[in-house]
Amino acid sequence: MKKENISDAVIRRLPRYYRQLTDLCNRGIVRISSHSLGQEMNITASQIRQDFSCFGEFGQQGYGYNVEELKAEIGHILGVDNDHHLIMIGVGNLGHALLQNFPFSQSGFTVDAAFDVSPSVIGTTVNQVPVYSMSELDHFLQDHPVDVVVLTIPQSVAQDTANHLIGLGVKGFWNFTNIELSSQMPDVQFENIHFADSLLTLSYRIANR
Amino acid sequence: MKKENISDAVIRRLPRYYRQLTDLCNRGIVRISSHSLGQEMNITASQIRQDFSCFGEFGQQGYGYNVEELKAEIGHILGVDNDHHLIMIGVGNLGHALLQNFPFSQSGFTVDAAFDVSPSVIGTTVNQVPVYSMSELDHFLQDHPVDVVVLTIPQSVAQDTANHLIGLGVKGFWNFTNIELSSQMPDVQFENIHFADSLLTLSYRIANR
DNA sequence: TAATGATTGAGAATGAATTCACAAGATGAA
DNA sequence: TTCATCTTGTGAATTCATTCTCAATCATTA
Repeated sequence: MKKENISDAVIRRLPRYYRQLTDLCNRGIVRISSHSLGQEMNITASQIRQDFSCFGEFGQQGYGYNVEELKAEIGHILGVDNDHHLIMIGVGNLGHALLQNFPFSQSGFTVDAAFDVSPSVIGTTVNQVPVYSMSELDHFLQDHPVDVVVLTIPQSVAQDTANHLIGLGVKGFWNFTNIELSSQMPDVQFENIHFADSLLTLSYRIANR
Repeated sequence: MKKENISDAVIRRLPRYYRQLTDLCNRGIVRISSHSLGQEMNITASQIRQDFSCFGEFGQQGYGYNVEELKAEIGHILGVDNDHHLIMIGVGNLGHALLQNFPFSQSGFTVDAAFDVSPSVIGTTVNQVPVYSMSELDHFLQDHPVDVVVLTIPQSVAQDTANHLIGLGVKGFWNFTNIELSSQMPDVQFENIHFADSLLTLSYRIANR
């Protein structure tokens, strides 16, 4: 039974299912039951079935799930077959690392351009992505609307830059600065990667278990 | 009333409290009530009080919380005043970016060394951290026990490397590869940063809201 | 010093997420 | 074909997380 409002808990598990199914595909496995998928992923079969049932009926009684089919369904839900466009603001060490190593296209994203203030990178290309001056940003966005902006800039300018971009109509942010970005606009989405928060939870756990 | 078992949900909020309190400190704010802290962070006062009550009684009726004191308490719970040691395996783009930009010491960590297989980085130092050959890893760990290993290596070698390190007694992993590391050993902790998972949840949300 | 207002900590109530349990239906072997 | 087995999807039960509520108590002001 398809659900109307999907909880965040479910959504955050979908990429992991997608990853596991990709792996199963590569291993040549054709079908799998919720039980054995659960064993591989260390979660309950029940949770897997509940999660999937939010989006439809993908399995078959007595058989299980067809791996390739299920992978395609979840990929579709996540939008990997969309043609999303993004730009990156800030081409420092981290920006470089992402441009050179992160497989954006596997998630359905095309990187159209990157922007920075430093003359040493402006005019270069990183992994075929051109790096422009920040002063060209507004003009670029007029001609090339994007779905997501990657923020790999210093904390100090993060909220101001985000506000400016929201004014230009940007609705999605992948934020690598260690502050909590926010907006009054309800349809603007932020996804934060807080390295420091992550390391601190590990710090807590190694001390308490 | 101190609690014995703290839920993961609570632990994952602690770094955010710590961040917010650091900010309040910098702004010269001396005291704060759960109500106004909640307004700043966009969560309920009730949740804040429940969270804190897992660890003790840090506030005062009619007054609220002393910002500096509370920051110190939470910092202590998270272990920022510990002297944790870590090493990094894999000094590619991402490893470089972390070594040069991430403030390990602010989280209570000292980076003792980094390791790689590439002759082009072995023997160099990155932000004062020496880079050694992987062949020196076992010997190094005998003399320098570490609390955490940062894995910034290719996916293909991640689980094998982790297994080898667990054999050498490593109990904590900060994993940047896009696979789910695991171990039979119950006291080994993994903290994963899955870039792709994060971007896919954003992809889902921009399509569905 | 006494009166007023503010705020915590914690038990109770509510709401959300996960797990249980099973009818219904499909598979696969004899 | 028939029957024993397997597995899904879903409602119910349970567990976990969050919010509500208020007595107790401290700060502040007159």
